Amino acid sequence: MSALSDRQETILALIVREYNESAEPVGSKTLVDQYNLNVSSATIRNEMVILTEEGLLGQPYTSAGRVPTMEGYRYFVRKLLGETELPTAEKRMISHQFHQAPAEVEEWVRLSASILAQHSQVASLVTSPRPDRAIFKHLELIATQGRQVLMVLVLQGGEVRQQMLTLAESVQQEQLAMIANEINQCCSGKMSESIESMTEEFTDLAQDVTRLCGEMMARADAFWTGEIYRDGLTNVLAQPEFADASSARQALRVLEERSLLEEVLANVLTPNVGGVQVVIGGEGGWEELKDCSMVITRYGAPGFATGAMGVLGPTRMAYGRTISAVRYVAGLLSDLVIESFAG
Amino acid sequence: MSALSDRQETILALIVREYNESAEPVGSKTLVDQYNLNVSSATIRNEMVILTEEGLLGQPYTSAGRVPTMEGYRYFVRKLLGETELPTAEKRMISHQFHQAPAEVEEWVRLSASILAQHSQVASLVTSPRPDRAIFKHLELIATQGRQVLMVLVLQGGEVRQQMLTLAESVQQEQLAMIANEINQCCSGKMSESIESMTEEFTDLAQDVTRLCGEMMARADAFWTGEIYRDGLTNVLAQPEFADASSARQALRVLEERSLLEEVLANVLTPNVGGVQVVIGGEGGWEELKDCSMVITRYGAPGFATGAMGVLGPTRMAYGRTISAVRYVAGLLSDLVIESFAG
DNA sequence: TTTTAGCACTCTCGCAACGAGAGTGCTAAT
DNA sequence: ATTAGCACTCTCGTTGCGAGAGTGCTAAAA
Repeated sequence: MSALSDRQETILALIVREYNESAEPVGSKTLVDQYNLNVSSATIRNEMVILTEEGLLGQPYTSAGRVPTMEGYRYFVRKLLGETELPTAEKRMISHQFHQAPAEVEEWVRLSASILAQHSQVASLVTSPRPDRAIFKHLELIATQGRQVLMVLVLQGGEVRQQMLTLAESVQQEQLAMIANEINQCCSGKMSESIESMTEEFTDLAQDVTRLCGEMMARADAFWTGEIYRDGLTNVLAQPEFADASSARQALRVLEERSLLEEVLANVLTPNVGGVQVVIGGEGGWEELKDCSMVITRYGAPGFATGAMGVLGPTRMAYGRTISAVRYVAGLLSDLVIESFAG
Repeated sequence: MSALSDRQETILALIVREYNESAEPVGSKTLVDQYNLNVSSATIRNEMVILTEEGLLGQPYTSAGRVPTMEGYRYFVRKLLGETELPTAEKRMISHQFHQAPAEVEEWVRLSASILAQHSQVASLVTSPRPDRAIFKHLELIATQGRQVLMVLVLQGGEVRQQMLTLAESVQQEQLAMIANEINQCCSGKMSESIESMTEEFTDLAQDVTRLCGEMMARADAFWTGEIYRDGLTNVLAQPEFADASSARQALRVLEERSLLEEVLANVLTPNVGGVQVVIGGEGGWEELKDCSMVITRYGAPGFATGAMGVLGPTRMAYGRTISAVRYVAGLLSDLVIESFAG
């Protein structure tokens, strides 16, 4: 691909901009009328031919207006989209919403999804932060009726796991407290393997409980049961490209099916470059996302707990606004997560 | 409304059945061809006129086939729909899925939504069980770095609430344990008011912590932050009545907007009759649900914790199958909830 | 060499006309 | 009470056509 002239880049940028607003193929005349370029429509047309040959523009049919292709969008996002910042007023509003929410991580995550959907006008998704490695912090054993015992395991970072446990015989609360205390002494700060290799040091009940702890932590490492919060699904239905149900289904299916979504997120976010990533038109062989784009990023406290957040919408998306919104919200949520893990 | 003859009821039932399968207006000839009635199409037509005058059938336009009206569906569901049971094979499959899931309430709830969506082929929703009244069970104070303390409050039924607490000065874990112990002695089994009226009995830090407990429990009573799990949203998009995006949006908006959904559920389920309720065509002034029906029910342990579950789909829905599916899943989930609250 | 005016050409979209088909309602005969 | 017969109504898919938008090309102008 040969280099584009300044004017060609300007035209590409303007077409992207105009198409984003009108959702209709944009013609040469519209362009010179709308933005007062001091050239004629014929000149624009000549440039358009070049851009079309380069594969950056396309047309729905012969002699209709031009539409950016996936490659066109990529060029636009990579080279032409300057670093945009969210307006201060908007930032303040978001930050305000955050700080008057209850001080609970899950609540913040849910709120993030809502805010993203609201400000980007597309569908948003935010996963709960997933601890990189479960670290033992505290164990509590609570007697209930009969031989049932409620086991509450608190992990580093405040995540809580609980499990019911049925004993062979009834045990008093005091004795349970002693056992828990003993285990707490030894296991604090440890990870699943070191706990599992430690069971022999205990006797009887304590041994069982410790093994169970290890298993719970191992499971926390392997299977992540955190929630995925979605919001703004109806936003994407409002977009004209999803007017017919079948294309809308494809997009919503990805958002709905947990396994599919996790796969996409994992694949995109494994090359652990920081910052916001833009995936245009389902790059990388995601057939379902053919005319969708994603703007996603990691957030959280690297090394402790991280999650993914982002939006999914039509390829025709306001990338500037959206990228800065995702970046800003990710920053805020990261701060809150770091606080609650470090504090 | 005068009483319907047996044959009229049969015809209504057949039209409902046929329309549910074909999604197209059903004519008199189709009816006699499909099901071998030993009368002519003219006779059917005469009966259809009656049913139309009674408001049970409608026609999209003059001289098209007949379609059940909302009233027609109501009549069908109330009087003509016998008690149907889920096939044993299906029951066994569902029960199997349940019992191999991890033993955690939230996981079961999520699974219920998934199963409902799968078996009813419409959108499902299940709320987490909400404790009728928060009852104190156990408090734990855990020292972390600096002056931060993690407060973990366990409520009757195993629900866990946590909050960070910043102290005026650093306190040792042993002392925290003593304070927690003291509070546990006094507060066990109490509700929020009695705990709040009890703060004077303590001194210093214990007083603060107790007050905070009371507040957390009061908040648990008033604002319910439990999750609402949804599934099968794409199922409803597959239905022809939601082929155009605007009608699909209306339906999905109700499912998406938490406040709206809670309002609907509350209104429908307040007349605390047991069993599965069927709301056809948004009865009761829900304009958004004009051509939707809901099949919903309460589940859980009445007096301890209950939640709502059900499905939302087009008015043209397989009520028989759906009702029995909802009833069966609600029963299973109730058992599990009761177990975890009673045990 | 670059830009522009002019023009023929192409393709969509909306509209009207039309015939086939499905289904009804009515009437008269069974 | 039921049914055959028939005229009538309405939708839906097709076809044809003109308006409109936009392009690509060519030849002239800068």
